Amino acid sequence: MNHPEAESRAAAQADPQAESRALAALGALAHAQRLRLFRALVVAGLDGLTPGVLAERLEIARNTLSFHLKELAHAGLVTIEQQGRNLVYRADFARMNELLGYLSEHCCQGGVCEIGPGSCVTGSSC
Amino acid sequence: MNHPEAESRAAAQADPQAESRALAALGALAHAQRLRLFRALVVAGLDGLTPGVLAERLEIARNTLSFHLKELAHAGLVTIEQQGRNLVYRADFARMNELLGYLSEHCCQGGVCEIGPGSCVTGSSC
DNA sequence: AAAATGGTTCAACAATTCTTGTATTATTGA
DNA sequence: TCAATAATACAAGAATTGTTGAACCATTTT
Repeated sequence: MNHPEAESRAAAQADPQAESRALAALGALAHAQRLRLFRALVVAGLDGLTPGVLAERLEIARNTLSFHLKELAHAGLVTIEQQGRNLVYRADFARMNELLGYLSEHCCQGGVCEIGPGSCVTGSSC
Repeated sequence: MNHPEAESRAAAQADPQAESRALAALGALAHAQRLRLFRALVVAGLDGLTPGVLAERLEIARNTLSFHLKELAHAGLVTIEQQGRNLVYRADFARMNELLGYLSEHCCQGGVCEIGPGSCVTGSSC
């Protein structure tokens, strides 16, 4: 119990819902418009963006945009805050990092390190 | 040009097909059976696994399995080698790392670092 | 060569996801 | 209160994706 990194990894792996959260996030990002949407929100950072701005910038119909934002929100990848009559959407970086952590674990397990140094993006256990 | 990391990042970003490859990989992994399939191949490492073994272990019908393996192969996430009358499927770690790199970039851009240290899995530019 | 094994392909159907038009809710400002 | 703005909700059709049974091809064994 004296290795915090390994501990948090084990915890992540023990979480029985980690897989379904990863699946939801993967599914949410596996769509061209949603991936761009999410990227726009990541670039916007803590300021976030309103649906109106997003619809204009990405040239997506408002109801279609609303549908896709809901998908991202349902997957936990974005948060919503109401400001007057506007909604502000923001990327949820913690959830995104959880996804990266999940994928990294499964990337590094059992073989990638035999292929070559630096082949794993995290470099953590390689 | 004296910073190889930044260089490889810029190259990755300049690649006009990076997004479509990322989308294909995300779509391939955004399915419970395929994600488990891929995980099994990652754990199997360089030895790989045959469809027969995978079908038995994961309890998937052979034709269904074949369909999903084809999806993974089409996304570039697995490779196929023929050995006698068996096929050996292996996870393509390079492609998986490319996906992680793509996602990491978009995770770290423009704001995540303001949230807190260590919030980004790669820790690279944070 | 015939039978067995390992695996894929195809077609048809089922299920899910995406889009679009229309209607609705909530907030702001005159 | 009335009109305008911001955004979502719903329903129906279109499109895509997933599953299954049956047929097929290649390799090995007898």
